[in-house]
Amino acid sequence: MNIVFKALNDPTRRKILEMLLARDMTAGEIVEEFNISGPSISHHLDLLKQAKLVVAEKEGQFIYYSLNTTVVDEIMKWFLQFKSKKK
Amino acid sequence: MNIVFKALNDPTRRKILEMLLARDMTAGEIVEEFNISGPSISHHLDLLKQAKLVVAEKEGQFIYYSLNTTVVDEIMKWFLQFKSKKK
DNA sequence: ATAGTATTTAGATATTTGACTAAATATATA
DNA sequence: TATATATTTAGTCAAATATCTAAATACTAT
Repeated sequence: MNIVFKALNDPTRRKILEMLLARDMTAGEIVEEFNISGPSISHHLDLLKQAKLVVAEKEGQFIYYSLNTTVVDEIMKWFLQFKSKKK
Repeated sequence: MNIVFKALNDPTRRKILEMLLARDMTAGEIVEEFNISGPSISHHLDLLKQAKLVVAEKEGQFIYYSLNTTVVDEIMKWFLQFKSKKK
């Protein structure tokens, strides 16, 4: 849980998740969308991977990143307890 | 948006939110639940307040903290875009 | 094998964060 | 008014974070 919130606590990483919503992308393609060095993006991707928010799959010399929405479902459950509060 | 994720990225602050789900509490009551100094909790409460996740109301010499669930609703919307992804 | 492309790992650095103690502010009560 | 209680503000410090450049790893193609 902790690591998921941590992964979400960065605009770059949230942007990456939104990009992956449209389509799977390679690390290089993701790098092109930002004015941030490759290694930094690689680090962000690693955090997202640790949080299991994305999945990496090697395809030849490329690594494709894609969303894993099941973790989002879990986070949603946490939020739902607040949603249901009526007053 | 940024500040909300930041506020949520800490176990102490998330615990505070869960506590406030049960009932409104004074800063002092909240402090008692943790092995953390008053000033540190005060700082956490300030962040939650900045994120508008909680509301503070002065009542005599006490300050009561309560949840503001409308911000949770907004965050939920952000998550929902991922939820709806079908594959 | 050599060179080129894709990506990560390592190491360095500046900024942010969470904790503390001490001091300040605000209210209640004797 | 003087004192006690509740809470925040200020200042400090260690740990965590985000960024960078340089080097390492892995695959592709000549």
